[in-house]
Amino acid sequence: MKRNILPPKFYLSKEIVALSQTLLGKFLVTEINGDLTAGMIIETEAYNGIIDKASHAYNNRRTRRTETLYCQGGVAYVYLCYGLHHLFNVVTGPKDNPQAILIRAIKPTDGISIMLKRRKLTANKPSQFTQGPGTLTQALGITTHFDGFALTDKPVWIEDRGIVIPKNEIVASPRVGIDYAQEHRDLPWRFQIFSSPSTRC
DNA sequence: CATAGGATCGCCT
DNA sequence: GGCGATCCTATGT
Repeated sequence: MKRNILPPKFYLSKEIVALSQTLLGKFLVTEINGDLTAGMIIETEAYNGIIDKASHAYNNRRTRRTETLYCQGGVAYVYLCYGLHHLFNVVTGPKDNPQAILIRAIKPTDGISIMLKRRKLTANKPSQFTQGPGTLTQALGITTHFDGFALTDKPVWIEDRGIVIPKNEIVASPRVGIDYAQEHRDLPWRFQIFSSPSTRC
């Protein structure tokens, strides 16, 4: 089966809110030492660059950590959160435009036994072990070493498997854990697939 | 150099 | 729902 890896131009749009919704239903894949693991993206958050108080690049802040955000879209931005969680973002837009999309949850599809092992779990709690930005990176083997990697080839890429999420199946809500972002705190820039296990009643 | 706090998680009560 | 883990980053002196 031929893989339909998203091309570099997919990531060049400045319409970060629309792009965050388009990523829902795409597949985040890693291949590390021959181990292929993947899951369908079911939750994202938009971080709108220099004008967004929740963004690491707010007010055009450029540091060694945030420099990756200023790359041309189509690379990974991975950073360590709370000293123990590796959070994976998709950098978007043209060079020097530091917008990014945080991947918050996936539905595991490929290499489930490998992902369970990485998560140090034995029983398969279906679809419940890659929810949350810190756990999905652990399952996929993504660490800060992936920071700056292109999303078009091994060891990490995003592919289209022909799934289209209708607009009316996308639910928007405020972003998580950014209470410090003042007037940008309540922007509805967190997107989930309504029918996914994480949002199902 | 010192310090506070963070785009979280899992275990405890 | 509360809290400890755990360490890098950004900021200030």
